[in-house]
Amino acid sequence: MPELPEVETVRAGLEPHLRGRRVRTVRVYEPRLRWPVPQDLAAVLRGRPVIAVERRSKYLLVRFPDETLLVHLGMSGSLRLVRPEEARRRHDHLEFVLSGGVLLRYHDPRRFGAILLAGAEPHAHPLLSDLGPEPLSDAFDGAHLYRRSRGRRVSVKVFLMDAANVVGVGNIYASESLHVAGIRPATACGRVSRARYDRLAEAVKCVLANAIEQGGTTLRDFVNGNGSPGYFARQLAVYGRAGQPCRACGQPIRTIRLGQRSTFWCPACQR
DNA sequence: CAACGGACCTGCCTGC
DNA sequence: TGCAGGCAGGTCCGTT
Repeated sequence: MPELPEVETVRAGLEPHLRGRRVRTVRVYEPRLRWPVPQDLAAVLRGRPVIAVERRSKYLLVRFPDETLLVHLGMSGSLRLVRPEEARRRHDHLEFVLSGGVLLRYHDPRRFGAILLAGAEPHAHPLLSDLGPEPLSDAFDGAHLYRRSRGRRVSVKVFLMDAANVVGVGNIYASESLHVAGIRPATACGRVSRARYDRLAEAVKCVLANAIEQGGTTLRDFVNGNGSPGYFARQLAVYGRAGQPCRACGQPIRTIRLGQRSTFWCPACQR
């Protein structure tokens, strides 16, 4: 479900409600997520105040003194604030009870998500330590992509979705960014010019920033920390639009599979 | 190394 | 109506 804009939307929505609150209780109803939920989760977090809610890649980092809760939403996860009287739904796997009557529920039908503890230095955690740059940071630019892609043969779309190269660009925004940059997704990444990588890096930044402004993309079930959908779906240029006319040139949008993922592109705008 | 496919899960939609 | 098959916003891991 969530790519970087969706996770960032959740982060921004939750932070003001969580910061300064103390953990009263953590209830684990289903520990079988991507990795087992730590058995000592409740004991470790109880009594600690939330210092900040940060994001790295598609991970949420809930910071406590000398401890960090790592949350990944996988494909179908959501984390939202609910009223204490609201009944639990199917697939509500965890709940965090905080001071001031704040109740946070983790919901994840497919259970591809993760809830882990990462200590005082979470960026040293194996899941975070080898990640590429944040796409909206200065460390991410055309020169970076160009350098990383030399001598490689994977498609530029699969390359762009590899978190070792740049984080946060998932299946929707990879297709969208390549459309904005005018690059065919199946092109071997090692054969894309420096000038085109400059355009691609700019396109990624632009698409992600716009999506964040719109509160993310809701295709079926994405909701932010308050249970509201995002509105970027109506601005999608190619994703999910196979056979429909390109908004720029009118040509029918095509679809192919790259790296086992559906890919959408315009044969006229993307060369 | 790089590239690829399978694996982990449930829900929903389509077509027979 | 039932059932099989395919697809879905992610990403780790084992094999080639």
